[in-house]
Amino acid sequence: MLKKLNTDFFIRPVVIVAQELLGKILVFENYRGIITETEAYRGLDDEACHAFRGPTPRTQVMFGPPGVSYVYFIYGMYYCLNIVSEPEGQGSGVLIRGVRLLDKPYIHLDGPGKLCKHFGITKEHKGINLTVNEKFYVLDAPKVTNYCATKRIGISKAKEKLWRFVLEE
DNA sequence: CGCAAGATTATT
DNA sequence: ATAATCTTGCGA
Repeated sequence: MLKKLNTDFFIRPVVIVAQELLGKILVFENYRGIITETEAYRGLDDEACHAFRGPTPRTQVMFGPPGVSYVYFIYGMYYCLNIVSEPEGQGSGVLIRGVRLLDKPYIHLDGPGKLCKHFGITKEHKGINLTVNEKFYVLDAPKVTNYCATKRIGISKAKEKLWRFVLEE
């Protein structure tokens, strides 16, 4: 039986966490999806990270304990889901960009906004600790190696970093 | 307090 | 390539 991912998983370097989240199962209420696409955002030295310039009311949860959800609202119409990574105080997180539904594999939610819209994830779900919550968590799964690294999408700074990871299908 | 920019998406 | 749409954070 697969176990829920715990703090030990999320406390590691954010780029590693982003890579290893591929193939894991995101569970939110009655939805389950295989994570197919992620991006790493590192607080300390990554200008594209929301937390780069220190904590603000919006980004404070990124500086909290690993394994907690960081949901933000963007472009006036979409929510995006991240999972805080690295030790507390680092301001790092992994953006979940795509999942394929477990029970409906023909539905691929390819895009962070689409994912949150389909699952019904909003700012209400920001600050939830996925390592202890009963309805919102990530299930472990065998490690995958068939993925590629590319440039991150939609950012204007630190464009060169290859911190977007996509499962090959 | 005003304002520009933004980790997107669907459409042209 | 661009509109839709509104919150956030910075500067004044």
